[in-house]
Amino acid sequence: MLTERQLLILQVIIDEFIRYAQPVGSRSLAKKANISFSSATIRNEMADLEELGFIEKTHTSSGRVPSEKGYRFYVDHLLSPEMISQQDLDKIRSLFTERIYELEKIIQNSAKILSDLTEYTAIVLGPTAKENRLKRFQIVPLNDDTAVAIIVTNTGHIEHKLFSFPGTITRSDIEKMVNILNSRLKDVPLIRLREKLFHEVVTLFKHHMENYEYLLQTIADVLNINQHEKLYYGGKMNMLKQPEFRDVEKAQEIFSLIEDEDGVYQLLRKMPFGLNVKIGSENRIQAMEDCSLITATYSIGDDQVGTIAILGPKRMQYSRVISVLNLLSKQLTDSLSRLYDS
Amino acid sequence: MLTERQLLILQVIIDEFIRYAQPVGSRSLAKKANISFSSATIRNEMADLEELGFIEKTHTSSGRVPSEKGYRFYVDHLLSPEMISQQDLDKIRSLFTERIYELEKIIQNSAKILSDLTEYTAIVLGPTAKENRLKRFQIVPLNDDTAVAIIVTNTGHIEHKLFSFPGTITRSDIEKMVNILNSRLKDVPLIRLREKLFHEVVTLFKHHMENYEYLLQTIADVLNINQHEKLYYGGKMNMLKQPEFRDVEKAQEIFSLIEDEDGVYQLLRKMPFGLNVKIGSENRIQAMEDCSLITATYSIGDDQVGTIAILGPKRMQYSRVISVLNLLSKQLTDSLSRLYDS
DNA sequence: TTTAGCACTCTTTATTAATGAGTGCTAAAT
DNA sequence: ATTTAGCACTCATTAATAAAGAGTGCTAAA
Repeated sequence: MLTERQLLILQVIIDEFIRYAQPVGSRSLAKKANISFSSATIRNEMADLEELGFIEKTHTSSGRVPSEKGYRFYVDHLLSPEMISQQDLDKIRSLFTERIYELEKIIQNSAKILSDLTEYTAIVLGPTAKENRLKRFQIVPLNDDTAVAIIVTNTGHIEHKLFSFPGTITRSDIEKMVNILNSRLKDVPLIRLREKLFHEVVTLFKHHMENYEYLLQTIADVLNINQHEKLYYGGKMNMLKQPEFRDVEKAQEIFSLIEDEDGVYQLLRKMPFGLNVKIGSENRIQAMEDCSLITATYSIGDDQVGTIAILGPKRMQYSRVISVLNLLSKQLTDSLSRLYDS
Repeated sequence: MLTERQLLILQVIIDEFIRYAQPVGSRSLAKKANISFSSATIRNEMADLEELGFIEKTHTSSGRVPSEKGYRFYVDHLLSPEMISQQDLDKIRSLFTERIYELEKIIQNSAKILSDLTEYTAIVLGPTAKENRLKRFQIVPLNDDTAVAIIVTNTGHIEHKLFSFPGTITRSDIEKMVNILNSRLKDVPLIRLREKLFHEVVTLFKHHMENYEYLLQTIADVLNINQHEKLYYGGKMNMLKQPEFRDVEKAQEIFSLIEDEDGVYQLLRKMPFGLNVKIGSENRIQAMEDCSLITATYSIGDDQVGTIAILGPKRMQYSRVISVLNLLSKQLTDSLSRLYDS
């Protein structure tokens, strides 16, 4: 168990290091206003804290730097929630005050604002609905052999795909097909579309149409798209502002991680509900060992859940980032539920 | 006028510098297979070439580096078109062999392939149609007060926007409106939609509907989107591979240029038809003085024109990049015209 | 005209020395 | 029993100096 004084010293060391990215020495600590004992005392305490694994030295006679365990303790026990300035609050509110009715735009802007506010990289995962349903299926012929298929979900999400078809298929064939599809597939959850298509709808096709095989396959392709929700990034380049990434090699490493959308998607998807902080190697990814990832979830109604996240150096302003993410996730949940929950 | 020997020396200096990014000295030149005179002779010639402004020294006793004028001369007079390997050809062909019918996907993949092939940053501007026309206007109600409006163009391009409407407007109002819009606006060029809407359609609305003002405004909003065509990037991070951008400051500068989509759009749009090379300060942009931009245009049929571009260091493999851009722009023009020209 | 030879320049790299921030330990002070 | 002053010691950083090497320009011989 740590004494009050040790807690204080640990906290100040981490605060200072987060701020200045320099190892913290006993002398500079002793000068701080809220510390009233000598540098020698601090040295003794620091030796203890080091023995306990909360801080480290970069070389034998250097100041101390937080260890991963130190950051973890700091995040779990020492964090005082940071007040968010009126200015920043306004920025967040601006997301909702303009009458943007496009969910996608709001989500995208969230990433932008998040990165502006924190100076780190923001990643936002659009809302994944457990139960997204088909609202409408539509085909618009463009000319004699190509058409565009459109699906609209109950959340107003749209997917489309161009396809071509053999001349043997007429416009009335297509119309018939669209009618069948809409009558049978309306309000069916997207995940079930495929099975429904191949079990129920296919028999109707057989009855009412010739040459249905080709179209069936195309439809299956179109319905197959909406695999997973989009990722939005903000401030990708902010990483370069951090002194830990002044080295281009390091920067490239982290960028190739960020650019790997599939990987990032997997990473975010498995984050638990609510707020979560993963520090350095807790992320279990080599390239992220010098990074921390903080995530928060937002939801739209009871069904859709999305994630907002900040990726930054381990030496991150945890307090501020956590406050901002908490606030924004709540605001998103409130406002989006009001706008889109149907 | 330069002598044969001077031409040879200039060419080899630039080739070497492009390859190794190191100032080129007389001794190393003399060792090259195709050079049969001594280093002293080369030194004399280099002094002349420097006086003429084609090459420069980085300090009094350094080897020579091409000047901007040197690169310009090289591009205009010394370039031998590079053979493209079968492997690279296959990569480019792969764009069209898979049956991807989505124009957007093909364009996007072009950027990816272009950056893979060159190891620079690729920027592709989607096809801008002088004469994109409306094919279909559609509204899908999601619930009692929100709906999504969809427009489909003759090129299969889709735009959509969510909007909400007051409860006083019924579904049959909306249906009526959609019918009017489709009958009046079908095949109208996108640019004329607004004027047509406010002159012709508005009178019909007045006759057939009450409370049309609100919807009219919304429709106008929806039709207003498709401002300009999208940009696609490939290999943004390739810049970091170049030794000239090992300095993080420089890298940030160039990245903030790349990320400014509006700026890039303006830049690409004003490029002339066909192939174009802009070297360093020829771009007339401070942040690009160490970069070269090579652009080529592709077209779909007679109407739509787009641009593919490579951004790299001034020390760029001009020969290769020009060959690749020429080839891909031709392939895009051929294949896309075949697929989409209607 | 071309080239060998040489003095000279400037960068790069290694070596050494000086400075200073910081530590750990001991012994005195509280 | 704590706390603190004092001091020897460590290591990174900075500056100064030297040595090596790549390259140039010029002169004079081929």
